Amino acid sequence: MSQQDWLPPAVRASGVERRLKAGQALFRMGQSPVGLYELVSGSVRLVRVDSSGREAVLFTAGAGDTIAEASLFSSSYHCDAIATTNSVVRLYSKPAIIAAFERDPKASQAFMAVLARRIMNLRTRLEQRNIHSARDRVRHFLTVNAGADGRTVVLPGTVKDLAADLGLSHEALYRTLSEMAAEGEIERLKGRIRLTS
Amino acid sequence: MSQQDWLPPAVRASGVERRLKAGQALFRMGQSPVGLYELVSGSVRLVRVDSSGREAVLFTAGAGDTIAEASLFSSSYHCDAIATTNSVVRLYSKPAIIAAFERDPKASQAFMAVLARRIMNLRTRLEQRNIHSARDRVRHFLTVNAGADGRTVVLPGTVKDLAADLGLSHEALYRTLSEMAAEGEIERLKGRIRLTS
DNA sequence: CGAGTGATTGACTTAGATCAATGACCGTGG
DNA sequence: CCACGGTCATTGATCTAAGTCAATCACTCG
Repeated sequence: MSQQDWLPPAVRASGVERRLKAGQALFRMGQSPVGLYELVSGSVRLVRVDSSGREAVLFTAGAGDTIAEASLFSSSYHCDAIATTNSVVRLYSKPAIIAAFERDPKASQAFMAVLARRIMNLRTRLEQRNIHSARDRVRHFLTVNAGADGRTVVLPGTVKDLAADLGLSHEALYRTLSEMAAEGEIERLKGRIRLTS
Repeated sequence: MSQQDWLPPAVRASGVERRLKAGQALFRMGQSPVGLYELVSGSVRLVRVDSSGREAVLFTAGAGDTIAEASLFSSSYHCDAIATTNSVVRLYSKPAIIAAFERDPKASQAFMAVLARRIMNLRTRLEQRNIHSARDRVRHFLTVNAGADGRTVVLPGTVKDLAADLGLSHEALYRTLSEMAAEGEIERLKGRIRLTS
């Protein structure tokens, strides 16, 4: 997820850093895109707020992720980007990137691959949201996000954040995790969860 | 959604047609991608089946849509593609497309735009799935998919299909539509729904 | 004209949302 | 250094809306 080595050095050099405090918006829905952001450190959420005031978390970017790739081809942002922790982003201007694509087919293809990966991610998320049972949804999350050992999942933020990511109320998630831990299905560690299968 | 005029004529000419009966699979999860499909007529669903046997509809392609763009950059399909009606698809081989990208930056960019649009679509779907109330979910669907007049939505298939698309049981959807019609919020026509706002 | 499927409605169950309360933890400022 | 405000973590009680099971009628396709 974090390979954006596809950026040609020339473009990479042109990046401009910007610092965000927790809770601060990187951009808001409707604004017109200035370029491509890369998250250097921290974490940023893409969020859409529906009519009833409910927040839908579309994506949670971690260090190394790019943000708003799709907006390169759109005339306005279609969601809000909010830093959940103090963060640093790097901005690459739209013209610089487009020019690089004109010049270097490899860069284009690498970027396509990034977009493709994002699509697959979104589909996985969509699949997850189709799971009604809270427990099964958590199981799905754990198996999809298990680390190298296939057993340990590092929680990127708070459990509450995770709940929003999973589309569950935080109470439901706490309960589910407790139950799973009580039944020995998982083990809860500091900032991590381990499947004990 | 249906502009795939981005395909260079040379590639376009190399397309091979294939005919599918309703219910037939175009490809299955795990198989290795042969190229890019364009749906000429009919409709095809991208579906993933989770552990509990539940089906998640990831995307419903209509005439003109491309299928499995993301798989161009992947070594295997990550979902099933099933025709819901008799359909005709056209296959463009992977090497031909990649070659076109090498040659023609415009084609690359057009394809990126297609991917970007798909990403935005998926995000909208994700937003929709975050809406818990069946009625609000239907409202969201109607406003997002309203035609040129902003009031009429053409139903691509059966209501039951729509239910699967929306992630609702068909009973719940029937009921919700009835209620909305009874309260005068919508008007149900043959294969269409009109908002009466 | 029958089989199969879609459309529709009823009755019941249940799991998750919601409201609520409490303890733990963290950083901050006096 | 410690008290305090804020947020996270956790658990209880209740409610409700969507899922599920079930039955019926309407259509369409051979």
